[in-house]
Amino acid sequence: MSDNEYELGSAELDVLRALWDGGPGTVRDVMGHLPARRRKVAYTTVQTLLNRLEQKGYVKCDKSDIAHVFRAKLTRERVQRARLKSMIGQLYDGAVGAMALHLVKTQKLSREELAELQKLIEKLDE
Amino acid sequence: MSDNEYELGSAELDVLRALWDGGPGTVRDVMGHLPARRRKVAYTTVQTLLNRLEQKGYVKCDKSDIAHVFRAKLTRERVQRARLKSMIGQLYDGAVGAMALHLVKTQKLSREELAELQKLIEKLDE
DNA sequence: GGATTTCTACGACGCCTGTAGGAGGCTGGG
DNA sequence: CCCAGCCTCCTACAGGCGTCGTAGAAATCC
Repeated sequence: MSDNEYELGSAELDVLRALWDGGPGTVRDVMGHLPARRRKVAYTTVQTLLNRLEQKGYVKCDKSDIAHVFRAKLTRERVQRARLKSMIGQLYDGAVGAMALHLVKTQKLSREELAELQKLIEKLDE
Repeated sequence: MSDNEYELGSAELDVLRALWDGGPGTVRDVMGHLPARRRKVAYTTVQTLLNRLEQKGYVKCDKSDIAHVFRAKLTRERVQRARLKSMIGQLYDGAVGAMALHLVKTQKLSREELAELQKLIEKLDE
């Protein structure tokens, strides 16, 4: 069940992010919200990506206006969860704890982030 | 450095994992150490994957024997780190803390894992 | 020593993905 | 009324990846 992989290429993911960040919008809107670091791509490229995402069922498209309006169906949350899970399986032998430790150990967290994490753990610990 | 993406397909990653788990070995050895849940693949498929990994510089191949012996050059650690980082950038807007929180919140950790995490955080907090 | 197994080398194929070009339709400004 | 823009649709293409098949050499087994 829900070994659902949410297969997304990196360009597709960027487009989804544009929808998450900028809200529903037309092809042009989305193009405007693409991550800044991304190489400029053609209008039709974005269009193709949006259409493919629609075919996969990850975005919904309202065609009532001339310029179609796309909206993300798949939430960031879901992708995050799926990716985490898949990564845990692939790189940590399914050991969530190992990943958490590794994350905290190797990527630098600020003092505030650490504190917040700690608070969360305490809360979970009852 | 190490904006390096370590591009690996999922089959390639499985092969790498076999090398990590089973140590250096021949094509046949690797085939025997592939993750159990993976669909059976042909001998030559594994061979191809190993060769491609070698071309990418991720494994080293000792050809002095008839049956070549492959060994991972890229460590699990490095891949883990790179993937974490890339995921933080792509799905959490670069916010490590958000990812850590999310991880602890959505994937279930055992009491022991939580305790260990907590210990780590305390240690880091000085 | 011929048959069988085991390797490597090489080529192939189909699918997915990133990227884009061109054709053709509606629209608003002169 | 015609042109410049903007939009969608369709098509294409190259590179990566997963998956093998076959050919030919080397070792192994009666």
